[in-house]
Amino acid sequence: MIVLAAVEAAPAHGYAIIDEIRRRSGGAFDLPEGTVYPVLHRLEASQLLSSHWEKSPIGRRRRVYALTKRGKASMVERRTSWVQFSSAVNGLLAEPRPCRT
Amino acid sequence: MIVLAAVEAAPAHGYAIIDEIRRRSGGAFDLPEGTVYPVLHRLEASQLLSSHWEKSPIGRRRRVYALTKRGKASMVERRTSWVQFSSAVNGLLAEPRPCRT
DNA sequence: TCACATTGCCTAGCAATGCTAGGTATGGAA
DNA sequence: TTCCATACCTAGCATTGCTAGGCAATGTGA
Repeated sequence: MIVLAAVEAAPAHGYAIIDEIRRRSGGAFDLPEGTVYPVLHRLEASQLLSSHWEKSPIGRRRRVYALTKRGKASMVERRTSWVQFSSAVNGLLAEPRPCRT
Repeated sequence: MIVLAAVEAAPAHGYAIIDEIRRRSGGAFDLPEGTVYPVLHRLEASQLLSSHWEKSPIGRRRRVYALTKRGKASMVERRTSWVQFSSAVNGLLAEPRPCRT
């Protein structure tokens, strides 16, 4: 979901995605390449992302990923799931009262 | 963390923990035994939980778990981590603006 | 009485996944 | 020419959630 979210605003390539995630999370998520690249491949295999090769302004090859229609739909679901999930966790964390109303 | 949180208020045995988690999360987390029992064993091995055998009022044997001192300390850390984590995720999800302030 | 549900515990083993630790290649700077 | 930064990749380990079983004791209904 995090990777999808990073690509959501604008298509990007792996390295830029890692930077974007780090930036947007205020440094909280500093994902290594060994995490992100396999995720990108899995998301493409699931047809949530599509990719094509580009040349950077200097001439380096880049694989640029974009959300597919299914990817956008998936993000809608995932946002909902995340809200439910985090609410549930907050509920669990916010109830440490053995006695005394 | 969820399991620790369920034991935090009062010591409990596996089955009760599962119920408590389901109840507190409003049904969002309905963890199967195959998830919870191994977790309890791992948490005890990490000395975050301690356990002892009890007899239920009817006479069935139960393993009752309680938070250790380290377990309580761990919960303090985990709450903090969770707040940071969920804030970071919210930050990531809340920024799908390519253009236009 | 005999079957079944319920409570209560356990584990083997699969599948998924995060990450470490390596590798390749190119362009620019020292 | 040597090194750093950019940019991609993967093998394989360790962890973990869960399915799918099993065991034992106690009700409960037919």
